[in-house]
Amino acid sequence: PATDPRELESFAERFKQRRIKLGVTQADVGSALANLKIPGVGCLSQSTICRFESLTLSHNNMVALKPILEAWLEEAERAQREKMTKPEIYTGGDKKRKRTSIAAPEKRSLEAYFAVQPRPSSEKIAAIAEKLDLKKNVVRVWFCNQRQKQKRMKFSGSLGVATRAPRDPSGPPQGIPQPVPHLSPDSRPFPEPIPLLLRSVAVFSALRAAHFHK
DNA sequence: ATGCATGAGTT
DNA sequence: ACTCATGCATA
Repeated sequence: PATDPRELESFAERFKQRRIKLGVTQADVGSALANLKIPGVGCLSQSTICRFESLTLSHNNMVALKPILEAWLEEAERAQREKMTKPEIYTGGDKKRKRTSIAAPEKRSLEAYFAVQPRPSSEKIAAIAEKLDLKKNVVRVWFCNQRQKQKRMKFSGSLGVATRAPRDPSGPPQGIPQPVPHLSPDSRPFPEPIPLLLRSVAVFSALRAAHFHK
């Protein structure tokens, strides 16, 4: 398939421009996909269309979606020439769902932990959750989402091959032995002292700096 | 446009 | 318990 990042990028941009010319919203595209009757393809959400256009999806995801959106675009432009539009709405339930919100201070701490250990063991997740006073599951999901975020085309580590950090051994507490270089206390941009679970301010700072360098 | 979450398929 | 694709809810 066409897996060239640059081609995907240019397509995404063309796609957006042409979509707008057609006067169609991201949500419209999503639901209209169902009318395309492509085997194995139903509709998609506004979120996904938006993410495709902004390249905030994984490379593989982009590659998979491209031909589908490409097909929709051609169909839509033909349909427009013959002025034959067919709106498509589908009914949904009314069960509301609530979205928990993680406050800024807690989020900063999570980011700090993530910089040191992107894949904390279940035990550490529990410890972090307790320290930040968050539900364990919320913390677990936050780490999962953070990892996915790193894999998105646009903001992930510029270098192609994904090197996954080793999983944090969930066994007995094996500290991370590290030489601790000097470090002036206020060289860190944090408003509050980060409650380190892993005991190495040095490692933490170094990794964090690298993380924010991208 | 993006944060937190779910579900299917893996490891 | 994780990854991956995806979406509801919300900023």
